[in-house]
Amino acid sequence: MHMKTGVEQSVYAILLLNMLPNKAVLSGEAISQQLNASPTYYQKLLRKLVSADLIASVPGVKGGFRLKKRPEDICVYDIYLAIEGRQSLYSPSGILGDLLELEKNEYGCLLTDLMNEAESAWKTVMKRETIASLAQKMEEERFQPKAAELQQWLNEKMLVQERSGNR
Amino acid sequence: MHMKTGVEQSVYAILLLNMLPNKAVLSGEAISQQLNASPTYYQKLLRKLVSADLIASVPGVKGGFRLKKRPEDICVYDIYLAIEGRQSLYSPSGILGDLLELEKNEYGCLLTDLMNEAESAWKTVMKRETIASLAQKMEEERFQPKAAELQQWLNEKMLVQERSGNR
DNA sequence: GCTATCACGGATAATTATTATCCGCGTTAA
DNA sequence: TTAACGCGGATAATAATTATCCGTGATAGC
Repeated sequence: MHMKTGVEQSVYAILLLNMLPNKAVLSGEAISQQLNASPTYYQKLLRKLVSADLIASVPGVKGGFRLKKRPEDICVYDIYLAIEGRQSLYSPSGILGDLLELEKNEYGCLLTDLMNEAESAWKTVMKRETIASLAQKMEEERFQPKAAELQQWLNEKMLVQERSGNR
Repeated sequence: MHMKTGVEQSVYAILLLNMLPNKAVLSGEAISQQLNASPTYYQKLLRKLVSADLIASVPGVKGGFRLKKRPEDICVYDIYLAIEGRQSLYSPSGILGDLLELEKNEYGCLLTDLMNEAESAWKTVMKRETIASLAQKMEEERFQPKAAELQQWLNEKMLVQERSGNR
């Protein structure tokens, strides 16, 4: 039982997008390259984030991705949900039914309530942290030197929308 | 991301063992048969429960398994731990390190604290329910008729230790 | 308009985690 | 001594996850 690594990868992708100036986008390939991950699979992740309305995509030559919400309106749970989906961590397998030969529609599991509560406790914590609060953590001293480099790289790789100057 | 079904199976196995009288054991095969699951895999689960000191095993001809602790001293989390192990639901994959080119031993993930808290919230809920409280739920009215049958079956299948009468 | 670059989405392959089986061993009741 | 049990390692089958490929549609620059 392990959370998909796609959740973490998505969080960092969104953190990257959060560093973009307005009207700028970053291509999926640039993102995956910077995050050192499989480009094609990353595209899949990014599309899930698009479906979840967390980021927006722009097709075409200078296309790419950008945030669709304010960083303080995207929490870790939103990203978790976008990637992992709504399927719950536990679903009863009907053993109790076998054990007691219950009918199908009878209450079939002693654990369901407990596990649902547990899962909701887990999710509640994930709702606490947002992209904004994570970005703030990234601005701590020790990250500063490299963060400047990163910003530099972004400025080179980002694609600006509309008919305005580029690079 | 889904909890192993082995956790649920183990809970019900332990509930079965909890219905045994003192000094009686139930063979792994009887358990798996009653719970309608793969016998060989069930043996593996049972051994994990033995390692975790939740149940005891008796080798030899009239051997089998029995509880090792009182039902009120076994919580769902204990069983979860026995089956799922200590590996946490989330472990950072070092992406932030790539992103900021951090050294190996620097604090490498913005999510670790949050996810650890989330996991511990999830585990906390699982600590609330015990085998005793689950057994109590099973004694509710609607389960009664079948529970009696089950007890009957247990009386037939259980193996009694020491040189005393059997069956 | 034409072309190169991007996202899209379906099909499919590779990899990893989980579930399940097999077999030879040690133990013990009869 | 034998048959019924748990033990533990090796290994196979299955399912979930991660990764790739390829044809399509959109758009900026020419």
